[in-house]
Amino acid sequence: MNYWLMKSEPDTFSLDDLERKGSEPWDGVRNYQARNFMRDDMRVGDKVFFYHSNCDVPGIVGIAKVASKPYPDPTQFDPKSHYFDAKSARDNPRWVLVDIAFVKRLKRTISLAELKDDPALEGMPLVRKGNRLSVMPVDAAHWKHILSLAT
DNA sequence: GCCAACGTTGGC
DNA sequence: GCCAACGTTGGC
Repeated sequence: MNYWLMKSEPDTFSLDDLERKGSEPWDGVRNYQARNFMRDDMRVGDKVFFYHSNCDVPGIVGIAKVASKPYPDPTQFDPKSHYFDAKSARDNPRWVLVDIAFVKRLKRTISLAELKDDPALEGMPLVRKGNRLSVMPVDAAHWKHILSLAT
């Protein structure tokens, strides 16, 4: 079992949206490192921290899980999509995604400020300066610690 | 293969 | 809205 953190802007797609829909193809990832995590390392059933970025209180708001194997992101082939990639070929897709399913909401938001201040989370990619990854792994120890903050 | 220019992310 | 950080692109 691997643990992950995935960022979403709540104005675009929030935890509420995920709860309403049940599950969602995590489309639009256009960063190779993030793609590689989804393509190479994610397994169905892996747990995911759902993180709200670019909002009043950025932080972890809920838990989701990986609900599919990786498959090509259909938006890369759609010329009308914001995520269209003219350089990606159908027989050799550049971008893949997984489906993400709602699990639960945390009792409270664990804000980025709190995560940054917590010595137990030192070294976590999320709190490193300049980090921009939208999909990243979470250590099992960090996962447990963050869960304990939320109860 | 270097690196300047450019675009994007995302906190503040 | 600003801007630091950083990935990508493209000229050479």
